[in-house]
Amino acid sequence: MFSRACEYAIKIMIYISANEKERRRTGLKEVTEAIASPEAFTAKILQQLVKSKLLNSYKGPTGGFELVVGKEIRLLDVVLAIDGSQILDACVLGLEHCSSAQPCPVHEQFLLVKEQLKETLLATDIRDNALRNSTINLK
Amino acid sequence: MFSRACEYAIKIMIYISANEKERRRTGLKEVTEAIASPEAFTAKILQQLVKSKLLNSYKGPTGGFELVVGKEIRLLDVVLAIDGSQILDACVLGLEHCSSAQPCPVHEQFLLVKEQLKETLLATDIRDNALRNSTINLK
DNA sequence: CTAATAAAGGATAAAAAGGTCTTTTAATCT
DNA sequence: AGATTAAAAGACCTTTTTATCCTTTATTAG
Repeated sequence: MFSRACEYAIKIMIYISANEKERRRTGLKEVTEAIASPEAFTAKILQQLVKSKLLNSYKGPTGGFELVVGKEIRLLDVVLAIDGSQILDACVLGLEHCSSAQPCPVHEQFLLVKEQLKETLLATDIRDNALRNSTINLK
Repeated sequence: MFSRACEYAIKIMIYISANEKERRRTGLKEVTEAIASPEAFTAKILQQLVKSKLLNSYKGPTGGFELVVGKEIRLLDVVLAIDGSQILDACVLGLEHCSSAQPCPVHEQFLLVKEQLKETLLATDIRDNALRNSTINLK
C-alpha cells in the first residue's frame, strides 16, 4: 500500500510523538533502534520529513528531532511527504486521462475505497494517544 | 496501489473479456495495442495469468488467449495472481507480527479501508458488462 | 510434410527503490 | 578555541521491478 520508506516514516513520526510528552528531542540512533530500521536510510527519511516541515532538527549534543510544535500532523501529511499524492489521485489502472468525466473501467468501483482511505489518512492525528501509546511496539 | 504489472493484467483481462462476446481468442499484439503496453513484458504477464489458470492459451495460427470458460473471474483473482495477497494481508506498517491480538498503531484505523478494498475486489467480476463495455478505453 | 504463425521460456538490460558510506556543517560543552 | 556530538549532504552500491531480445515449442493451413 505504501512504500517501505513511507512505512518507516509513519513509524518514525509515531515514535517521536510518543517521546514528545516526556523528554523532547529524539536522536537518529534512538529511532532506528525503536523501529528496527537501517540507520543511514532512516537518516534520509528524517531529512525528507524535516524538508516537508513535519519535523524540526537540531545539530550537536542535545540535538535530534521533534515534531513541529503547535502544528497538527495527520497521517496524510506523512504519506504526502514521502509517497506523494499518487495513491489518492492516480488512476487505479495508471491511465493518464482517467476522471469522472472519462472514467476507466474500474473508476466507479474504487471511488469508495479511495474515499475511505483518504478519510482515514485525514482523520488520524499522529499525536493521537491511541497511536503514541508506549506499549505499542514498532518493530 | 497495485504494481505496474498488475495494472496491465487488469487491463488485459478486461480487454480479453470484451472480445469474449464476439470472436473468441485474443492475440498478444492485439492486447498490447489495445492497452498501450510493452509487448514482451505483456507476454510475461499473459504467461502468469495462464499459469494462474485465469486464461487459456493456444499456439499457432488461430491461437491466442481467452478467459477460462465457465469460471467466474473476479478482480481479486487477477490481483492475487500478479501481486499476491500482500495488499490485503500485510500490516500497513510492514510489521511481521501485527494482528488483532497484537495490533500495530494504525491497525484499527485501516481495518475499514482493507475491508472496503477486499469487498470491491471480490464484488467486481471481470465479465461485468460495465467493465467490458467496448466504449471504455484502456490506454 | 513444410512453411507460417503464435505462445513459452530463458537470458539480459535498464530503471527505480532500497540501502550504505564518507565528508561536511552546525551546535554544545569543557 | 578545541574536542565532541549529531544532523546534512552527496556519492555510491544492491536488489527489485520493469522491459527487451532471442530461441524453442506447439499448432495450423496449404
